[in-house]
Amino acid sequence: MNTAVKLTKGEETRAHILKAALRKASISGFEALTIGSLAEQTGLSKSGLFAHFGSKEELQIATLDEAVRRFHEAATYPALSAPRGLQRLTALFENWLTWTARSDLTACPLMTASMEYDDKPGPVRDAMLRHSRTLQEGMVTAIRMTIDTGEFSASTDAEQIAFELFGIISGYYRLRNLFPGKNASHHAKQAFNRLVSSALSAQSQYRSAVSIRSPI
Amino acid sequence: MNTAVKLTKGEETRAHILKAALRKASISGFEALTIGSLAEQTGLSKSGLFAHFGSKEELQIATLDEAVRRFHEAATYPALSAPRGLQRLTALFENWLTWTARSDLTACPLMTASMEYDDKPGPVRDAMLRHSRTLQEGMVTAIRMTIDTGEFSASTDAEQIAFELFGIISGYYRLRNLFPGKNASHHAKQAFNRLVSSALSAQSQYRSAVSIRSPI
DNA sequence: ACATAGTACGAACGATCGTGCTATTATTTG
DNA sequence: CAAATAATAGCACGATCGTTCGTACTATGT
Repeated sequence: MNTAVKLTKGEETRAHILKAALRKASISGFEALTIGSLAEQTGLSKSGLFAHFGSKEELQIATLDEAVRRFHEAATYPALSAPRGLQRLTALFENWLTWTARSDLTACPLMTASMEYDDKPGPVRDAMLRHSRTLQEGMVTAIRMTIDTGEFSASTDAEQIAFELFGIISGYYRLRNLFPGKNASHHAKQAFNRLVSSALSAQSQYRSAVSIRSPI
Repeated sequence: MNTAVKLTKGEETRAHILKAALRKASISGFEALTIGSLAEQTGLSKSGLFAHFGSKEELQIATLDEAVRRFHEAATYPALSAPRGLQRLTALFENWLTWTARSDLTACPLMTASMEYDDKPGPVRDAMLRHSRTLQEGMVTAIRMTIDTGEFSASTDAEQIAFELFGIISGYYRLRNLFPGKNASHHAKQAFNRLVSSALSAQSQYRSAVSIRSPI
């Protein structure tokens, strides 16, 4: 499983730093990452930690990159083992809802970053935009595949479905963190099912009435 | 129109400060509000500005309160002049999408705050939660009314509709700020229409096929 | 073994943070 | 207009911010 690469000492501590940074960013946001508090938490000196990145911005970008790397590792790639089409799309959706918990995070970092830097120009925003675009395109691709398999009707607007998917997921994280009492994952799955149903082709609708019924 | 209350000098500058604070918070978030930069921008001294609030937290809360006050003024209250039911719900939705532009803001402050304080305890989070709860309840109420009028079917899950509405709106703001090229408002309206359609009662569906067709 | 590069530390920097105090100016009130 | 009160400025504080610099320790390759 682990690609067991021999890590040099520096890479090891860097990874250790990023782990702490990621947890912090997930709670307080990327703009709240400070060299001092991070140094204290990792047992390094400020200058020692600083040397790993060269600037605060680089630290923020590195943390964001690491977050996205983990996201793909935990959500995107595993979904690729599901067959193209609705099954893969469903896996992607489910993994997206649950990967933060498995990674010991409380919020989806890329979504946090999207809000923080939605209107604040700079290198961090550029990095966030790059990742967001990649994710968006991946999503659209997965939806197009579901059209190609004939599961979604040919008239389906992939961009529209992607838009609504992002909405459902951000709604999920909102409800989950603001009102733990309400069943966020239930609402998210309901919404997903409704969204999928509305896009199903005629023959798929028939088949789903017989066997799959509810994708989740 | 204006309730022409005589404002004391202090209240006047306080309002002036909050206006600047709100613009800043809309761009960079509430945690990025600093006494110094805000004082410079408003032409006050640090201590002079500080005296108006007594603490940074109070400034943040006051700014958040002001944001919500404006939101209700620009979106909620006007929607109340539409008749109960689908029309009012639609007005609420549309106003929500457009009020930030009219208020010269780039993002919905309450949503920004929801992300910033989703996991950071303290008085600001408490204030944000209070407002979020109010908004959520108002939304659910408007949906329940649409059930009561018979426009939505009796089996409609109001909480579920509210969940999806929040998702659509946050998806709208995301797309709008990250990818101005994509037609965010079109996607949002499409999603809204689809959501409404799926909840319409049988008789409402018939009527909408005849006259209203598309709520927006 | 020795030279070289990688890694981390400690001290210090100027700037800015939030927050007290005290004085001074504006504004409201009688 | 005078007295009372509100509003603002000035200044200083300790803390923390990101960053630089010189130095020491510690691996690594020869």
